[in-house]
Amino acid sequence: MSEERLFTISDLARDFDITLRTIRFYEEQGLIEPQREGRQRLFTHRDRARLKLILRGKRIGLALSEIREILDLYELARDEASQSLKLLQLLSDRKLQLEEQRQDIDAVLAEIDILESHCRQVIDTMTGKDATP
Amino acid sequence: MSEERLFTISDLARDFDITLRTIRFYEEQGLIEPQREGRQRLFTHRDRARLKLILRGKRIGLALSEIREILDLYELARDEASQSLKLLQLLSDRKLQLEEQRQDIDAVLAEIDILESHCRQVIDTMTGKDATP
DNA sequence: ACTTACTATTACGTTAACGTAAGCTCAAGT
DNA sequence: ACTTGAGCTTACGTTAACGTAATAGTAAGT
Repeated sequence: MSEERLFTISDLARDFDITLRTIRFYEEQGLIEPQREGRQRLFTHRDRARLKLILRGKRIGLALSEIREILDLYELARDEASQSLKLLQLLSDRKLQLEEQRQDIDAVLAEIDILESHCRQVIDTMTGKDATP
Repeated sequence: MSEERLFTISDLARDFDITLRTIRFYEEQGLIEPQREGRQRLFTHRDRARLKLILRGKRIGLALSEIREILDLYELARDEASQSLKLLQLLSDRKLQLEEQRQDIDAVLAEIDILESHCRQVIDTMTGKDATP
């Protein structure tokens, strides 16, 4: 059923627009664990998905150490549920943090809007918008 | 009218929960320019506001160099409007970026929700929720 | 006069997240 | 046989954003 197509390191580097070094570094840090065929790395769809999560995490400002925690949590959630309560706590912590970040972003966006309209006003005034019908 | 209350470096450090070193570093980088009384730094409300913006920028994952750009834009917007069109372009760029970031955050929040409900299910099953009325 | 509390400057140290260069392997094409 | 291309390891270099002394001035309290 699952043909399990495999990717080379360059495939992923191209797809996600990152360097080979970055991918190797992530492996070195234990964030991904590609198979080996001889010395060459081979990546599954699962590796690809993890890489995607890693990069998304980076974009919202998480450190690799934090991303590793989260990836571990995914694993944990897959395997057992013995520590699920602890996991829930961690998740809600993370949620709070993210919601704060979103508020920050919203605040910045609002300020940008204000700045923008200021600019427009100034430009309109200077180009004499209401003086030229 | 404006009594222009002044703040010491420790005031701001306490208020924003950062170190003295951090504040001095920001000055060193030209992000703030407190007055001096002798050697001692004295901060106005304006410095305070800038600091607040800096920290907010950091929280949403901007580099100090980018924050400086933005602060400069604020200045620019205050003074002249000659380059306002350029400014508008920069602002809309920044907006796009921020909106992407927000989408990332939303995606992560959604995933967390799913993980959470998975956890709850598992816990319910293990504690035999529907077996004990 | 002495200590305590802030503040300052100078300068080397640190951590994260890769960049970059050197040198080697191995399969494929010409 | 030779070169090109992709991949590998090892290892030193780099940048940002502060941390962490070490040392010193200075005003206020006792």
